[in-house]
Amino acid sequence: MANNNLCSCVDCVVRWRCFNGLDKDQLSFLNDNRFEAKFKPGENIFKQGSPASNAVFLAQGLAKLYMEGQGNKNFLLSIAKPGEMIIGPGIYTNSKHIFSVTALNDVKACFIDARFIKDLVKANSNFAEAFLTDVSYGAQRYIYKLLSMTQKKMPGRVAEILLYLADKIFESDKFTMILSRQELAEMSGMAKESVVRILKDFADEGIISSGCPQFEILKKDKLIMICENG
Amino acid sequence: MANNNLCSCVDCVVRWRCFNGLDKDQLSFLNDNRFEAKFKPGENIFKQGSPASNAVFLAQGLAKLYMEGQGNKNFLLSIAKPGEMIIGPGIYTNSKHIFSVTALNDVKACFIDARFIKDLVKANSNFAEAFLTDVSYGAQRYIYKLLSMTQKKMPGRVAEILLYLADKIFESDKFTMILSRQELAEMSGMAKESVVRILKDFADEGIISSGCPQFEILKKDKLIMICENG
DNA sequence: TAGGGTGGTTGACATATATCAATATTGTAA
DNA sequence: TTACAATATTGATATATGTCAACCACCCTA
Repeated sequence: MANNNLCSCVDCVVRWRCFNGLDKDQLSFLNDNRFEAKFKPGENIFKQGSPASNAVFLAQGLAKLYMEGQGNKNFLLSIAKPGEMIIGPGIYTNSKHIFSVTALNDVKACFIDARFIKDLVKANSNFAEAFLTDVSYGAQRYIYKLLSMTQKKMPGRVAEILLYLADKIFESDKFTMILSRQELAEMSGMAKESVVRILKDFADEGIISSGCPQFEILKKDKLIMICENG
Repeated sequence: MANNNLCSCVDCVVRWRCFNGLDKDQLSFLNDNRFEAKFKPGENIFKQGSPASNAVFLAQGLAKLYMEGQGNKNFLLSIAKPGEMIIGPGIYTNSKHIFSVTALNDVKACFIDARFIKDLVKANSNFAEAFLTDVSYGAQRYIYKLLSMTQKKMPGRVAEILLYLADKIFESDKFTMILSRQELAEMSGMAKESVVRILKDFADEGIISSGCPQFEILKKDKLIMICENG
């Protein structure tokens, strides 16, 4: 199946690390069989409950992964950034997505048939190992998150999210806050009003400067302390 | 390395499902290289932070997997039962265990070199796929747990644990409660006193009978309702 | 420039849940 | 059996956090 995209998997600059071991033919095949799509902020990339028939590679932009609970209460699991392959555990369990994915800004994404991933796991042991490593890091993050959600108080949870954004997503202590207060609340399991109050406290203490939309962490050591024993 | 155990992996009756595809030679090799150990209730099988150099197969008994947080506050992740292979994500990340495992009753376990598992992933694609399925189910459980820990109130979380014990661990609505109130609290992220009160409420409403140590779920539909929209 | 919508902020108040302290129960070693 | 430790239970109280309601600030469109 041909596609008319400008770039190709063969020379993709943000290629998924697990694909680095593939040869040119395989990358070519991948390129011919991917579907590229663009999303505006707020648009759904895929929905919880829908068939997990595709993996989604994030080529450009940021997206949020979240579970939809009861009564419109969401829980934001993580943020995907360019170079990341979004594969729910569903492709190895019940073939359903267990979370939804929505674009946070302008997103370019490639849909890849889940069978391609599964075939690769069976055919290429290096890929299988790399993929398993990816999945293991994911599981580890969820386990840690469980601990902080159950044991940390609100300030610690908010601090954790700010550090996550700075260190893992933007790789800078100064960044544009792409999450609304509501989304920050959904990521820390609290009410949006509580997020506002704690952010204000942090700002009052000079730990952060929360200019809208420009965020900056001013006293990182203090934030780390709050995150660790808050 | 010889071992003097009565049974062998070749005819193990509780064999890990991922090992079912192995041939006799591989099972023989596995058998020669495993280390069998016995644990009394409360004894540590492995500790969080220690090197993840082994996987642990649970041949007999029950064990709890838990993370140790700050200030002696634990979070109980799950319960392992016979036939289960306990492999932390650490073997594919930083080679450290991220949770501790402790025997809940008399346990017989086999230690298997993590390299054996990793070699198998690379050499046997069916195994790789089966293992990945195992890991995916695990990740899925953690994600769901995140949702219930952040969105459910206490009664819902307690109900969830009771259903987990009945359906997944004992496969019977009547079972011996092997967890203390403290451990039930650590599994639901609440105080042990709150567990006691909610269990009492359930008993008062005739939903459960919590004879010590014999537990029984009397009104399962009601418990499911509390779990789902509590 | 007005107007309406969205998201952010603030304060007052309600409540779920933790904490503390006392007592009861159970199991266990002597 | 007694005595002791561990665990379970109960009640009183404190507190973290959610909820509700009002208000504000900004951006977009007309």
